[in-house]
Amino acid sequence: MIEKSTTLKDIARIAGVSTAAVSMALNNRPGVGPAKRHEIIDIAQKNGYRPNMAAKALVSKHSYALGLVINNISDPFFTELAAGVEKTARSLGYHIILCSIDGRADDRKQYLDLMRSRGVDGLVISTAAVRDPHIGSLIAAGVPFVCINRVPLEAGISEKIDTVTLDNHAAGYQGIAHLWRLGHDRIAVISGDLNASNALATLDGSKNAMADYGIAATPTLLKNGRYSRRIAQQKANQLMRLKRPPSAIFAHDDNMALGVREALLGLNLRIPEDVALMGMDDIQMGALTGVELTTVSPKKSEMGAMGVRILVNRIEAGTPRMVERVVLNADLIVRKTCGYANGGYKR
Amino acid sequence: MIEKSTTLKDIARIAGVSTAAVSMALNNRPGVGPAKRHEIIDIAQKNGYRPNMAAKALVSKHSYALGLVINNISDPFFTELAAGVEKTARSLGYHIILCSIDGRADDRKQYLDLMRSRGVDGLVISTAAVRDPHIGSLIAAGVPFVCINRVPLEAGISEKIDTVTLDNHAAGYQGIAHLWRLGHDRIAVISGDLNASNALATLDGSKNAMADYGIAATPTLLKNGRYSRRIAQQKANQLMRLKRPPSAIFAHDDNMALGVREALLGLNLRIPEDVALMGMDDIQMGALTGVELTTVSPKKSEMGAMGVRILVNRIEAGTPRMVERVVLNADLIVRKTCGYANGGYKR
DNA sequence: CTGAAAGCGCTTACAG
DNA sequence: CTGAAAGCGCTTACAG
Repeated sequence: MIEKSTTLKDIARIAGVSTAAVSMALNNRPGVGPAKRHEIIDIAQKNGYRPNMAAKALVSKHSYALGLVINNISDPFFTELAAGVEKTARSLGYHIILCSIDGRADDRKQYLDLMRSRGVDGLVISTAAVRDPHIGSLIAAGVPFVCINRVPLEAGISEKIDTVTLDNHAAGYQGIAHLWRLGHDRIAVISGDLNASNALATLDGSKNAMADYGIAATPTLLKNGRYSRRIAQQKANQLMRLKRPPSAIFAHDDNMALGVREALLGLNLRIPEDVALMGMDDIQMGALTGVELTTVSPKKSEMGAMGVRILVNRIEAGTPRMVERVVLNADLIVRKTCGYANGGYKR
Repeated sequence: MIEKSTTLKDIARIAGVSTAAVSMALNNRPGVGPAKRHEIIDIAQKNGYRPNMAAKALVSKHSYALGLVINNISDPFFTELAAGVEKTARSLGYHIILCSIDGRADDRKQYLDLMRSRGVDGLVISTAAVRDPHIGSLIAAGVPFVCINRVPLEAGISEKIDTVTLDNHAAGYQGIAHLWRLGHDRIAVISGDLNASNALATLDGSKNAMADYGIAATPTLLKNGRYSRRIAQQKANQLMRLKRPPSAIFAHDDNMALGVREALLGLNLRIPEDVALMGMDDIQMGALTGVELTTVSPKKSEMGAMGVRILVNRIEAGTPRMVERVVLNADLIVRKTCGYANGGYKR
């Protein structure tokens, strides 16, 4: 591609065999004797032969490239996910083509189109909306893909696709449980973008826990932070201005929790003494001394890895297979923003 | 690639013209009349035609893909750089193929090889070592590439390649200057990986500043942190155990500064009252309330963007052009870890 | 086990 | 301005 390199034909000429023989020898396919095979491989190596992937892709309909659709590469959550994706893809012989869509819906479409024509073998999609027409068109087009973290929820669509998700319901439940056991009865929840299935499930889980523990889930204490740090910060300010402010805030991702933290500190409130704070995702920032955010930690890298494995399986299987739906659990990471260290569980 | 899609030939048949005409019409090349051109484009659109990129790449020797070689996608510094790269590449019609090498040298080689055979049109390399044989082989092979952030320093190599770097020397100088003006005379420096040109230049800058300001640069106060948070933390612990510990520490990246911070806080030392702390890079984590790391902020995203622009220029120019060497400056971001707020500059 | 041939989907000279 | 043909570098049946 880049240089006028030695081709299959060159190797064939040097070795005095047909290009077919070279192709077979180099691809470990039967059809050549071991002696010739060895000789051919040797010659190829000596001449620095590298197959032209474009030609290979053209004839094999197989590019060994996967598209990774993420929101924003600067987002630490997606970043860890991408690390798992890339590492696993590499180990399976695939390359990753990066597609940040930065939340622009039109870009999303463009990207999916582009990726199709670019000839990736499949897509790892981490940005599916609850109702996502693009997913439908992907199915219609027969593009192999896997949705990770966020999945479409429409009937007729959702059953057909491979997914790897977190048990967000449990995570949302766990957060409330931890807070309740610490003695909190007035808990505010800041949810994520409700177009995302994970936000919905997490909210559900939190509400269920509140119901189970008899915690009032009044609308004034339920805010939509849309996974934005800035918005979460605003919501936290609103919450603390209430006549009866919450004694604890559960933000449904760490990024929002950090926004809440800024609000609280800006109000000269102590965490956790005045207000307990709980996040979700376990991003690196939360672990810094002085931040020490208590959070629910999903297996981000594993989610990416698993997604790639499932996708590659599907690509290489050829034949129809059962839909795979993996759900990964999440662990509670107790640090300092909920006050567990100050006396442990009260109930 | 993924689906049996409509091809150029199909469009030609439907439109009743030759494939050449279709190709010309669709690629905005002269050779077809405006009426026919319009008709062809229309038919292509109606039939959801998407060019097969593999075929296109095979014949045009042009894949419109760029390889981005980074160390580790989880590293916030590289992440912001990647954001600039990806965005600019997209705007110029190129895709990014991701290559994390995780510091493994053999992987680095493998990746460069892989990328070549994958047929990327060029490489954005952010991981070049000061002496880097792979860079030499890239030049020999005629692969277009640009080195950003880190560049090889060998004579006979370094003059030949396009680079986008930060003015690390100035950045290293600025950090010391800020500390000196705040009244510090005993300043420790924790440098980065000395196989990286940026670490070398930064260290140089700091040493020059120390010489200019008459600050003793005793070996005991010069530590090599190798851009590792953990190592920086250890070094900071060693520094503070000195009979005459430093009154300020300048870590040559924020990641290391955060390690130093952990060490200092672990020793129950106050920042900046007991020890001033200065970083470099301006990663997101440093901006959190309670961290508020004073730092030198390079134009990370711009560096990525500029790198892509230069690379694409070179790829598309065809003819030999002058080597481009862009140097971006960095700004001092005064936050709270150096104590400027407590009285401003002393001198 | 091996070779000659066709073809993947496109673009590019080259004739008309 | 337009069409027929060759060719990019590979793989895959298909004969020998």
